[in-house]
Amino acid sequence: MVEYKLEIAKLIKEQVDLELEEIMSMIEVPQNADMGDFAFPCFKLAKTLRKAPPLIAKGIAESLANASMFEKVEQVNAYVNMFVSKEEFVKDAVAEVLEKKEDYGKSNVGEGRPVIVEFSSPNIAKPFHIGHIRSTVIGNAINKIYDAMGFKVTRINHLGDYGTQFGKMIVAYRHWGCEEDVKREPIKTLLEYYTKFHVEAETDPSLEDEARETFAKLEQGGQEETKLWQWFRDESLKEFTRVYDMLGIQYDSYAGESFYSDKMPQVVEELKEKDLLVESRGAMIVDLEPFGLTPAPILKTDGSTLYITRDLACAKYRENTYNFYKNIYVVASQQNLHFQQLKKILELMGYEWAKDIIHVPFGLVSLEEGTMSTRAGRVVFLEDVLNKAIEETRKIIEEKGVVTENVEETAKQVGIGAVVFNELSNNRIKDYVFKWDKVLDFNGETGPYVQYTHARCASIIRNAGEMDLTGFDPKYITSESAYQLVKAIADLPQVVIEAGEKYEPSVVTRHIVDIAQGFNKFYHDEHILVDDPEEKKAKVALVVAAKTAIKNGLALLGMDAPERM
RNA sequence: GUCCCAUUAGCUCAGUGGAUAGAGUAUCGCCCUCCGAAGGCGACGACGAAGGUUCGACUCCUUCAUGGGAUGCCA
Repeated sequence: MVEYKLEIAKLIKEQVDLELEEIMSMIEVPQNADMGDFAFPCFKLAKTLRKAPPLIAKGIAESLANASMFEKVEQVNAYVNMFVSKEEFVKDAVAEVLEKKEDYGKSNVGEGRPVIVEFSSPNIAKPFHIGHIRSTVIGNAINKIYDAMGFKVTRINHLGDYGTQFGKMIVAYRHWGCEEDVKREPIKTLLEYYTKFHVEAETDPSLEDEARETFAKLEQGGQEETKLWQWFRDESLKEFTRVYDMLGIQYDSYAGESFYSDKMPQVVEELKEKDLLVESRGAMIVDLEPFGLTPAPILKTDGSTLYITRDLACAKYRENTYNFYKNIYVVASQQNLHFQQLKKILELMGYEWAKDIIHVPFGLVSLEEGTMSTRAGRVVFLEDVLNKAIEETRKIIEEKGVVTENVEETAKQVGIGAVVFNELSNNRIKDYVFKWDKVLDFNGETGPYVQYTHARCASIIRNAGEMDLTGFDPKYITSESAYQLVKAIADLPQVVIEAGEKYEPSVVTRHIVDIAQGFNKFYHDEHILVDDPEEKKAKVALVVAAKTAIKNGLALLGMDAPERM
């Protein structure tokens, strides 16, 4: 459909004295299908042409009427409504999907340029709860979308594996720790230590000093401390990996905060050389007041570093290592200010690539009881949600009895898919309240609905038997419902690009729902496996195209598409 | 106090400055002798408030209201 827009713009340009690009931007897709495939509003031309908009529309409509690409062109008030020739469009669109198969939806707008996507980035020794799902799943979808756009993507898990909290953890372990407990349930146990530390520190403030000293030793490479830290990190990562495996997520790098610990002195030095560092209240800061931002502390009063110090070192390292076209951070909107500061400081340091730092924020997840708090016990663990969804799915599968083999595998694909799809359904900036009955609802615009549609396509294709689909006759798939389905399928590649440009996976999610709805309507309106072999061939070709588009779309969201469910 | 974000149907959400603002869910009905009913069809039902810009505003600007977030040594 994109190519059509350009062709239409060229035709209109013959009538109107405007830049091609401007005409392109004026062409729109009517919200109502019976107003055509494309529309051109003529209000804006009234001034320059000194004619009433409907008259201008009439003139353009008449001049376009004979173009072979249109079936019909009509003027309605100030609009030129265009109906493209269905058969040719349907033939090209469906044939393209059949030819590209699993590559359908991909493009090469990226031209192999390197892009970094940093996502998930949990803190070591803290449990993975439902709040962490956002960065993890949104980031994973963005990495797949950029990959499909032809960028060379590096996936980074910027682990929170550094800071004073590790001083506390080591101190707690030394006082009350038990090796077996940590090995058996690392995160839960380490969290207990961390919590106990805070409780004890209230009555014994010397613990805080001990923690600071211990972290200082860790930073200086103390053997004992490093060994413990490494152990905590490894055990935690094992547990995270279990969740990533369930979600089918992989990384190219786990370079977290600790990785940059030895790269910070240079950055601090550089800030000094560039006269950006000033002393204030005993700490070293970068003054950002002229830019409407609060000051960014770089070194604490005791000389130790902060989050932004590490992120500065990290950004420089990534630029040197990857020479990125975009460095994308999928991080909660609470850190908007942090990323504004980060970008501004890099800009002040004279790095033109500061503009390629992209913060992709998302809204807050809370519970009905309030904000999540691990320490207060107000928390829902991600693994529990996934397992519960799998369990519910298994029940439904057993009730339906369609799937008898690989029940467990199918239950996983659908159950986890439901959670992922739900997460990627809305604009990421929206806050939401986690509700069990919402994630476990498998009716309506949900993951299972789309996967079910895919399985339905698969079922029809199985029933059709082996068929050679080449040379299908498009005239059998030009009915209103078939045509709307083809249009939705044909839009997928463009939708993927739009989602990438907006860093918004929900654009893809919603479009897959459109395709599924289009298919279900087509399925309901028409019989597919008819006796006439030519008609059957064309209709099966359309079913294959729909199945392919849904499957590829789901893959971009990090979801599987089972053949049966 | 200042800055940022959100506000659309009972609920959860779509909506590129353009035509009659779309879905899902809930509620009330209808459709399996036919390719999978986790489906389809129908009914009901909405742009926080006031100004402004524009031929035209849910969309852009201003003010206000409500909710959330951020606001120098946590990340």
